[in-house]
Amino acid sequence: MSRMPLTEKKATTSPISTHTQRDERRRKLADVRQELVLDAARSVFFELGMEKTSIREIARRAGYTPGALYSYFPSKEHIYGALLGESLERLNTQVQLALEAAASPAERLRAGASAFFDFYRVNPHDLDLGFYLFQGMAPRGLTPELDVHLNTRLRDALLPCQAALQAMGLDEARATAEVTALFAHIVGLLVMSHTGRIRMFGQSSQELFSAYLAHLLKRAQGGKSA
Amino acid sequence: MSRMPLTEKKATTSPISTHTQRDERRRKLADVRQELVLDAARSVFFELGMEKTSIREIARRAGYTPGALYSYFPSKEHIYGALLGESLERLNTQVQLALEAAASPAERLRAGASAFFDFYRVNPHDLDLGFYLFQGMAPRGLTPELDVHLNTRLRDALLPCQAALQAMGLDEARATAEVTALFAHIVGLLVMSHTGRIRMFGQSSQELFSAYLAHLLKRAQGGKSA
Amino acid sequence: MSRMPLTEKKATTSPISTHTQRDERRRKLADVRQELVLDAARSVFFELGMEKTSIREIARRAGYTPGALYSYFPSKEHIYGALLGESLERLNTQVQLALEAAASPAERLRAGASAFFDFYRVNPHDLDLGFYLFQGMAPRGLTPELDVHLNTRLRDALLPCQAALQAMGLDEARATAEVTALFAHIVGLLVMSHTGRIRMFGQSSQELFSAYLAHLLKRAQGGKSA
Amino acid sequence: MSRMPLTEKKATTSPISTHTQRDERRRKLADVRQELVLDAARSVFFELGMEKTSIREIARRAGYTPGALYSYFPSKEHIYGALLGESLERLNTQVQLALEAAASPAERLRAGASAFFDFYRVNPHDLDLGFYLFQGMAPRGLTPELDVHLNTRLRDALLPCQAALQAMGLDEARATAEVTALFAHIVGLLVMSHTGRIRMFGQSSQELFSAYLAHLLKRAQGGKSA
DNA sequence: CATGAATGAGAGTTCATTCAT
DNA sequence: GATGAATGAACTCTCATTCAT
Repeated sequence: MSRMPLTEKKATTSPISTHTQRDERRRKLADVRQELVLDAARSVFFELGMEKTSIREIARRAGYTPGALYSYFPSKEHIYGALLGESLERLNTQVQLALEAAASPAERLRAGASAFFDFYRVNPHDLDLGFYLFQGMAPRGLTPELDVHLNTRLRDALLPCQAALQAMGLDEARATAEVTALFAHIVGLLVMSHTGRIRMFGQSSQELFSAYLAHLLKRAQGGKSA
Repeated sequence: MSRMPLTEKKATTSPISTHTQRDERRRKLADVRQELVLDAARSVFFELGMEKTSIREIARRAGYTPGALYSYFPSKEHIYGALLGESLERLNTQVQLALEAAASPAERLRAGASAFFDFYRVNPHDLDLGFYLFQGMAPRGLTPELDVHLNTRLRDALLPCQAALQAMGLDEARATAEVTALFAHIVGLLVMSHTGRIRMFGQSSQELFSAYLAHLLKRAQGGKSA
Repeated sequence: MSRMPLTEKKATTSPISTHTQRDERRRKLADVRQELVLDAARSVFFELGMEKTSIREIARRAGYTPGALYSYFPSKEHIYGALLGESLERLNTQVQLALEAAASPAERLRAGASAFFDFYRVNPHDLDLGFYLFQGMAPRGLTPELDVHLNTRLRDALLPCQAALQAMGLDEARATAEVTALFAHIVGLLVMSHTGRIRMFGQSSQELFSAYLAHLLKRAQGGKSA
Repeated sequence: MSRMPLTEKKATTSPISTHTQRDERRRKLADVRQELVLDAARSVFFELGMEKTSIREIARRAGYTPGALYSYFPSKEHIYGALLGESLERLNTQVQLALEAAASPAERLRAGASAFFDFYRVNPHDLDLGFYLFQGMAPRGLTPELDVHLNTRLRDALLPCQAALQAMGLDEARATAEVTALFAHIVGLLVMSHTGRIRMFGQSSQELFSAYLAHLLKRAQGGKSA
């Protein structure tokens, strides 16, 4: 969501340079203010939930009037989009962090998958956010490019698992199938956990996740995916 | 939702019978009209999604004024509740039907699970409906009794699978864990399929489901659940 | 509100008489049922207050459907009218009762006024009822005859006081003025008491009433009203 | 309701001053528009009465859409509160004005009480407004602070009478009792007058008020309150 | 007499969004 | 860039009343 890192401003004082510097300053200010709006949006969203999140309330918390938000985002949907983008960045960071300490492919699989699962288990609101784009499970209206970007970042968070599976000897097709199934399983467990359905069965999502992961590892180590 | 089927009494012409017949006719008419409202609600819901479903639109499609709906349902929430109730009945019917042709426990497991999966795969709107109770994934306000009833009917649809697993030798705890994991997996696959995420991975939810089922059967036949 | 006492039914068996008897029975039944509706209305009104009193709720408590009430009363207003009529009958009864034990005119004045004051002090809902006809203090739509009847019954309740004042030597004009002022004072005290305004002054409506009555008696005994 | 009067600053042309001027202009415009809404509300209220006063109608007369009113007042109740607030200010102004020409305590008592009485006699709609807080004579839901404020302003209008009574020699308790009784009498007379009940007795509220005031003055000069 | 069904008008309130300033 | 004002459409729900049966 944040702008591309800018090349460091040189210490020139020519008119043009000055002009550039001012533009830069402006852009940075704009960024900061946009971030402020996003912070407010996140806080509203996480506290009150999707349904009760309103432009008015976001503006209030950001210290703006509702109209002002439209300088930063063209619609409510785009604010959600930006929020989701941020969320996916955090997810990827988390996953990358977990991978650092993992050496073997098996460890990387476990670490990556666990980080993914835990991210949403610990931050259920980020799951809500993820589900927002498809209201009632149906796709929503964002710009196609943004949609592609978001989907890509989601995939990115799962790529390390796929790589690990392939490193363990699965061919690409099998690895893709397993990683997709893993994702589905995680989503299912999270949804059920979040909606209290898992309690209904007297189960713990964490234990079920562990069990699934153990099966997966066994399959991968055995070299067979199906 | 529908009233108990009454044994037909036609051959009598005594005043009492006439009275009963009229009552019965009325009740039937009432049922028909309630069903009409429900049909309208379902069509709105399935076409426009939850968010855009309004009492006004339901009434319009049912050929009523908004106020009239309140003779049939005390609130919008209750309409959803009734819709979901219906949906769960259809689900259970489907599952029971599939079981009839299944002899061995393994066949019953496969048949029950497949019927469950297919029901929602073929009718994705019923999945939306199922998610209704937890808007933004958080529980919603129905009467507790109705909520319990709906949850029970959901469990009912999964009970045959649990029974089959136990018949195959798993103890109750293991069977419960496996059935819960199965449910989660199905939900995950369906959600991903419904939201197009599964296409993103170039996978087919049906194949992934088959694979999961195969693993599960192997585990169950091997007698180990975790 | 109740129908005029009917002349006792004679023990005749002629067709005509039979006819009359049946009519009478019907009328009585109708009366009973109307009373039932009125009871329900009173209970709703006294429990929920004017604003929350609805035809639906009255019907519910009377064991009827809303439409049925229109067999007994042509409108909601008329139900209130009937209720107010009843209330005024009770007021008059109370006043008459108090007068029985009073011998001298002074005693009669004190007894009548106190009974009037206490009736409304003890039953503040009857005061609400009295105020209903003039919503926001402006006249309401009942039939003129009913309005006249109700006003007359209200005056009736004050007539004993007027008579007592005249018996104490005041001429009619003075007596009327004093009784009107007495009525106004009572109404003022009751309204203030009922709305909590009298608490605001740290006063008790009963003591203030006693004081006013004492002044009035002194004036009347002194023979001068202004 | 209106903002504190600001001392005009015009002669300056510095940026800060300009800024202040613009703010001031805006605030004044806002005040004017709020007053416009209040005017509309008053006109609806006075013409149609409380029950038939709706946000829609107020908006219509003010030349706004219903939603716009919510920029000025957070709820219908608050509009009534503001209306009542205004009314009480007018009452106090009237009373203060009347006192200016009064020298002796007795004159002050007469002037204050008469001003109070006349204000509501001449503007019966303000009486309706005063009764609003207790619909069906029962207290209503405003913010407690506003409620306290309004009650205080009502008392303020009666304080001069109380002070006069004490200046005439009554101790505080007696003065309070007399002023409360006076208030009650006025309210009673006004209600009766407004509802046409006083006509029923062939009396004039003004004469009755004069008579009451005369009695009160005599009592106060005689130094006895009960 | 009573019902059950339905009407139609209306209530207060909320909301994303627009736009002149 | 930001404001304050306003829009206009939408929302769920309530009500007194009517009327065929």
